[in-house]
Amino acid sequence: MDKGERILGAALEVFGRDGFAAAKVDEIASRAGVAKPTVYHRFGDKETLFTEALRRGAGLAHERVRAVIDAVDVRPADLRAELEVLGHALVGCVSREDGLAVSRLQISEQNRFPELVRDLRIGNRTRTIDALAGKLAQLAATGRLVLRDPSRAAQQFIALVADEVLASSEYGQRALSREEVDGPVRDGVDTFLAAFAAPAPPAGEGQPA
Amino acid sequence: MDKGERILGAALEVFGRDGFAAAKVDEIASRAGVAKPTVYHRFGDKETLFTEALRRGAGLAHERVRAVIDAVDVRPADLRAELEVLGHALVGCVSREDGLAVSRLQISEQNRFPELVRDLRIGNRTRTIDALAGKLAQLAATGRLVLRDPSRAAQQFIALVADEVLASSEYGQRALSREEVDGPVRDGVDTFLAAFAAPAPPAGEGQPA
DNA sequence: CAAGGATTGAACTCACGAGTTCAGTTTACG
DNA sequence: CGTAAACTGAACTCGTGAGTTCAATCCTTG
Repeated sequence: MDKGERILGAALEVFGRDGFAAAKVDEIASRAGVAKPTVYHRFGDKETLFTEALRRGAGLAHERVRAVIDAVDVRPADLRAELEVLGHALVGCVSREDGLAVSRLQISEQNRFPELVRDLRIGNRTRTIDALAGKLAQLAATGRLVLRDPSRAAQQFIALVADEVLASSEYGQRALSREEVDGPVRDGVDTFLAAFAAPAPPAGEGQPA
Repeated sequence: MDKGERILGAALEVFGRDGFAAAKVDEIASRAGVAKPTVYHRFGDKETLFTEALRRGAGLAHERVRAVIDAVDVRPADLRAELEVLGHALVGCVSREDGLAVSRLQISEQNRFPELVRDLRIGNRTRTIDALAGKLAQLAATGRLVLRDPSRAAQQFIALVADEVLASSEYGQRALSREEVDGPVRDGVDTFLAAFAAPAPPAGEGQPA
């Protein structure tokens, strides 16, 4: 209902698809179901509109990621399953259309909006990694993982789990089937655990290989 | 000396900095030290110029990466050192200004040039990973690594080594000092080896931790 | 050296899109 | 209710940049 939100949402879609320069304010207005002067009335000019749309998009994306990380159980019955769920959820956040738009724009418009992009990067990526590092550190504290540097491990977890999925989806061009996501995520978790899982303590079942 | 090459080089710089839509053919021409009609004489229009510039840039980048991978010694005296050298060299390829331009453009212009970007991705990324997978498989064959899926391992090696460097350089905005590259690369190799190194066979020195 | 193509600079056309204007209409709110 | 703000549609200005034109010049190659 709120027109401002609708405009920002439409702006993120159009900017995300076409980039700042090629995006047309007319299209944003009509997608938002609003007249062009309204857009200018609320946001002043195209650059401000871009800035606000990207800020909002990045904020929403960060909240989703944050919720996913906060939901990690640090005393899971099954560590591998817990990490796979986490991996899937993170990949889900990143491969949503709006999440991709935010990432794409941060990369493609960093020359036009260097301060904005730097803000978002330190405000979101850094905090995401810190949050995940905290969870991993807790898992290490209870002896499930062996970590020298939780931040580095957090960053590597994300790289392992998200990178191939992004690449094979052609950065969001192609929708992926269930298995095309499952395989890489499982393998990313495998590698992560092979590197960081604590050696099986008493007897029971350890890691596969 | 060849004007065509100079034009393509200038085009990659300018397109890489500004994106397709915002890049000005006039600037490309003047950077190449050439008159605007010459550009149109050789390449017809802006889209063709873009296509050829990106193809050429991706080709050169791929050749450099390829050379780095081909140079890997599959019977190294020191596996860790060999992989660190490889990691550094790969990061070097990826953080050159023109390499970054190629990556940025593949991401930002995939909606405008979907076929081109798909071509490059399967032509280069896939072949790069295959080449690296071959080397890793050889290392596995001689008992230095234990790999279930060499392709997956190759992709993960690249993700581990390159991801954080790219992120912390703000995708090429900021130049990195020697240590800012060394640390992440070493840690990436650490994790890779922790996951895939064969358990130390006889006695001698194994992996640190 | 002569012919043909490539190159140049400068001026040009033209489409397109940011941002504005305005007169009229809707909505919010005391 | 009544008034002020927000909103609308349509038409407008205006800068900018893709692509062209052309007459003059520069190679290149036989």
